[in-house]
Amino acid sequence: MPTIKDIARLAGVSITTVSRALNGYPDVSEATRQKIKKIAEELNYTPNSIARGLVMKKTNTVGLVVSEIIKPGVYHPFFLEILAGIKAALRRSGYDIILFTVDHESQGKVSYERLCKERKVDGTIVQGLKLSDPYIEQIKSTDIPTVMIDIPILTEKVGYVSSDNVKGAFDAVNYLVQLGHREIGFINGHKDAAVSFERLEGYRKALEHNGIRYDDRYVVYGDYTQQSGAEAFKKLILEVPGITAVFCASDLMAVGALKAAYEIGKKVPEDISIMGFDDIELSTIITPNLTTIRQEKYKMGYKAAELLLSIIKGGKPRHEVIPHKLVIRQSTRHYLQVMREDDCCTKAVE
Amino acid sequence: MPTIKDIARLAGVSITTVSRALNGYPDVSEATRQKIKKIAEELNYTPNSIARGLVMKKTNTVGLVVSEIIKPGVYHPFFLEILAGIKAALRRSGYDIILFTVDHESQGKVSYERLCKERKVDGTIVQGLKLSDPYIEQIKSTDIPTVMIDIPILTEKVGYVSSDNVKGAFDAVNYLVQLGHREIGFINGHKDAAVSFERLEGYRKALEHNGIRYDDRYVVYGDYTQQSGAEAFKKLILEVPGITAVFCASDLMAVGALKAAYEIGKKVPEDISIMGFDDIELSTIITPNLTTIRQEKYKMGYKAAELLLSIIKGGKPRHEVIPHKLVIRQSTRHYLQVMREDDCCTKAVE
DNA sequence: TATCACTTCCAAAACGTTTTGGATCCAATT
DNA sequence: AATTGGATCCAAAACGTTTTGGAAGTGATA
Repeated sequence: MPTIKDIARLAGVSITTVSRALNGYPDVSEATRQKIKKIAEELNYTPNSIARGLVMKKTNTVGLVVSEIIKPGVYHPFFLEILAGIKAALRRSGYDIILFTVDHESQGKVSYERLCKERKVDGTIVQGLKLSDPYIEQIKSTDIPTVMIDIPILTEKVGYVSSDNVKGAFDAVNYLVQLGHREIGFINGHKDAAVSFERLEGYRKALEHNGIRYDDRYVVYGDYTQQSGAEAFKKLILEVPGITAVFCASDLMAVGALKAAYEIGKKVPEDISIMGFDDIELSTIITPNLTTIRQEKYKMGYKAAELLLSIIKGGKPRHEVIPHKLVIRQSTRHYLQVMREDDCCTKAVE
Repeated sequence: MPTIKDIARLAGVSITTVSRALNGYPDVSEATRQKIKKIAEELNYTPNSIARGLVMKKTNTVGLVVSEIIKPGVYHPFFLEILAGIKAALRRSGYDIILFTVDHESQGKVSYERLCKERKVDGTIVQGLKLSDPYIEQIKSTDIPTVMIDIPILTEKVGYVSSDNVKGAFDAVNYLVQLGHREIGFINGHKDAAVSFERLEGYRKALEHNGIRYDDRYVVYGDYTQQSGAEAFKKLILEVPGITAVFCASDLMAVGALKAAYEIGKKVPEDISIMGFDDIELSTIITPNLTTIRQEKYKMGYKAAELLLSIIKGGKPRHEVIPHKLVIRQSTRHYLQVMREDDCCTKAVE
């Protein structure tokens, strides 16, 4: 491996000059610069980023700490999209990603600070932490440039990106109301995710906005997995048989609900409307296609990386909210109350 | 940030002693070792891996170069599982992953060597390259410890892991034959993947093994996406209307085929059997559940990382083959030739 | 007493960069 | 002739480790 020392020797100049020539400083004549560049080229010289990192105290590396996302058997349905966004934003600034995966247990063993400082990352993006994870508290008082995804922490050095979950849930439920539904169930996710609280709030607000009384019995909890969605649906339908629509806090749970509905003989959307949240790829593959609130995951990743870069440069952390979209597909439908009571009308309306 | 220099000062010893005490060398008395450890603890000292990497010429970092896996709109269906396996194998040896994403274009700009050497990774795992990618040739003559996934390259420093794709495809097609099918189509993937050739070979061998003549018209090509699977299926059914089963080189294409079948009014598995390859999560979500050849992706990642570690340590590269499994679900079914010709028998058999 | 072996320690070099604070030379200006 | 200013260059320090090749001290042995 050639070093600037080799180049210096070959070119008959000092290593200072090589360094400055290669890095475009003005105090080196064009002639020697060309000579040096040529030699570097011939030697197939690549600068040693480790050595550079040591003296500059900057590694051009950001950490990506992820939790609960890659573990055997449970794979996050849109982590890759976020990652793609992050990568895209990082590309031109020459940053690389170093991947840390943590779980609840490992967080007890090595602190957030230590994790980052040991590898000397310039900043980190944090994805998939639960509210009860030890890192949450540690991050609230860290001085490492950090951006959280979907977890609201805002300090001198940490910012976050998220969708407007309150508004997203509001839009979903409001849409169901517009379809004529008034008995609307809500399958929420676990209380270890900040978004669960926000989506619940959106659900409540939409009901209130439409003059529908909120009732605890209409909301039931899963853990964002398909399985849990199915179970929650069954529980909900037992508790409140009269519901005509259910809003789920994730597409995965909505798919579970969909399957549970079929199992107990309810057709979607004819008998009951089901809505999801996220818009994962599966939503367009499943039959019927899911009506859902689309989160722009790629953009979330992109904005997260941009924000991190700006914090690293000394910018002020902020909350970046990524716009969502209501996407209407096949799993929801008008609730025609009149028709129920008066079958003769059916044809006319159809 | 405290350094060993600080510790040395506080403990009244040399930095040599601090280094050796912390790294468990025997030539330091237990008393001073404890004193040093205590001070390190109090200062919340974390060793600087950059400085260490510089002198040791070893970064405890492996690169993960991925291509075509994370780009907007197309996400690899089981990259995360492989990643989880890699992570698991790397955990206890203290290696971290640095993520390189490349595409055909970027490969022209910076060579494989440069990519790795600039960041000073100790080795790399390579995933998702196409046969036509520039890196393929470069990797064949690299001296960087490398393990390929699904691409057969075996040199002094590079090994690979893969399923036995020939045998996998053989098992799939052979199973279809056992079900009574003899008119079996094959939706293969593009020729930019080594596995495509192997799976084709398996398909041919299974036919031959069962005394069925191979016919070019029965095989058609997609690009491993759902969309392409649907198109390929339609093309195939037009070309050879008589087929009773089709084997797809990926689950994603099988799902596409499934949908195309429904579109043209063919029921699966009643009218036609469809088999996939991979066993992605989607296979159990789709209706009917896909019969498929399961690849152990987690294990592939795990073994890849293990192999890489061994190559880094000076071990000899090898081809690690990961066992596959035939998993029978709902998309395949007996082909009852007799019944077609003599309807009265149906009931008896059912 | 001199030698030896063992334990415990350390000064200095090395890793490959960047950066600081000049030094040297030449031409132009006083 | 002396001074200034600009262009071009460089020696040395610094970054935080590990490692080499002893040195110093102690107790046992010859």
